Amino acid sequence: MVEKKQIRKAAHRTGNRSVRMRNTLKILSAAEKVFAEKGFDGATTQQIADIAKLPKSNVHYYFKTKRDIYLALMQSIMAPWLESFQAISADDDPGDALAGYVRRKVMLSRERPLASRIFANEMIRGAPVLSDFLRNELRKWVEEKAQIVKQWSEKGKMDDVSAEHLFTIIWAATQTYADFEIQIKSVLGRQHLESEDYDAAADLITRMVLRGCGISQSNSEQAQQRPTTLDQLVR
Amino acid sequence: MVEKKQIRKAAHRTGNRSVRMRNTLKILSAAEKVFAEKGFDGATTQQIADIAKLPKSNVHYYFKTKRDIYLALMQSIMAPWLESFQAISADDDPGDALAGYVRRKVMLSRERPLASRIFANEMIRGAPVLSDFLRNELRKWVEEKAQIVKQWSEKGKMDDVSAEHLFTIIWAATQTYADFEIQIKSVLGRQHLESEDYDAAADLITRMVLRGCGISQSNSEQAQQRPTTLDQLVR
DNA sequence: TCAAATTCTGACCAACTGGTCAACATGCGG
DNA sequence: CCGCATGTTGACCAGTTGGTCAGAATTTGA
Repeated sequence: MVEKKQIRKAAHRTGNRSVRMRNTLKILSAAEKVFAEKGFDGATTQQIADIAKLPKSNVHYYFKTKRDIYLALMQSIMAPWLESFQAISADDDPGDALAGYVRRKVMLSRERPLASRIFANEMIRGAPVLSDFLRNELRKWVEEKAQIVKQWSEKGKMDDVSAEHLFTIIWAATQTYADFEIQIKSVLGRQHLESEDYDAAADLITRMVLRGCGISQSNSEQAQQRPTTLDQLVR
Repeated sequence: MVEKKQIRKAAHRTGNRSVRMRNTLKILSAAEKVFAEKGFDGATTQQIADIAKLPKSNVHYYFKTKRDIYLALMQSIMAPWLESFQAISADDDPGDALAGYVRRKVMLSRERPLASRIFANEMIRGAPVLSDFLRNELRKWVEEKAQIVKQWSEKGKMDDVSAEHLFTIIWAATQTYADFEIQIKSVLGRQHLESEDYDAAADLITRMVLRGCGISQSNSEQAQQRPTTLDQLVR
């Protein structure tokens, strides 16, 4: 039955993608830009509608309120964040695990800078929407990782550092390449940040993290490429 | 003559502080809170007026436009920033210089978190107001420090690291304790961040920076206390 | 004391805000 | 072809926005 329903729904689609889906993505993609630059209070539904190339009333047909757009967007933003969470298990080599995590976070800053900025705005505002996430999921995750760090340090694989502060610093150092991109471009004297810049960032952060934790330099180093923006999902 | 003018001006004051000065500070103090939480576009002059406990039209008597408030505020914010800039000369011991700089930046995040958040908002927006500052003063400062770092590394006092990325990471790691305070409080399971938290942060960041630069741990460690908010200037 | 400068403020304005709604268009299955 | 669900939209609304202004209150120096 569920299958039948899905088939019928599929029939409604144009080019294998329903109008609803396409417009929803258009709106979220536009909202991503506006919320990232203006923050929640500064963003206007009119501007979102303009960028999405839809009448404002059409935007309100898909999302009742501005807050609903923001909530939906926040969900789509947190998904990759939570993904990058998984990694780092007790069996891993701490050097490899941390180096990989740093590199993944830097690449996420490169691929989805707008998402990072919206998250930053949400934190600066005092996390009115994400406070539950912070107190539950995030805190639980850090507690788990703190235990792993403890195990690693007990085995003499690394120093006994505060996992809470360690990850705080890793997040700050990696996300700054999205949030403060303009400052970094100015300081580097560049018009755009290139692959080499992100690699240099990941390398230095990794070095600081590993040495700061008393871990001898890891040997596995490799860059990835996987661009994904909401824009590309809209086509 | 200049002296005479100053004396006459002083006579205008009430309690050794002119009405103009006092109200200007009241407005800037209120604006600091609103701009920090809402960003430039989200902030309203009405809310600033309410917090300052002045009629909106009185606010506009001192500052013609919202942008003027923002500009004046930005100037008062950048002053301590530029102060903490000085330090770090070629004669210094790199370990002491960097450790001191990190500690000063962390304390600044503690003492003026709102200022840090406004700066962060400005960067996220693409620095419409501070782009000149970034391209000129900031870049020049980093170039100078890059030369110092070079000298240090040539003398074998530290590794040859990119000063641009190094300071980018230091800024990110230290300012995150102001900008992302709520995230850090959630992760640490605290209601408020205490002295010990900022000390732990400064210690870990310092350790990561020094070891990341190949500098043996410094010996001079000391905490400071010097709270300064716009609020206190208003009385 | 008094005229001038400064400070204060309610009333007001055009533009815009988030959001509603009724009428209309479209595309589908049958 | 019809009837219905889905999608579209301009007109509209009350409240808010940044900002102006005329006139009143006050503080000033002499």
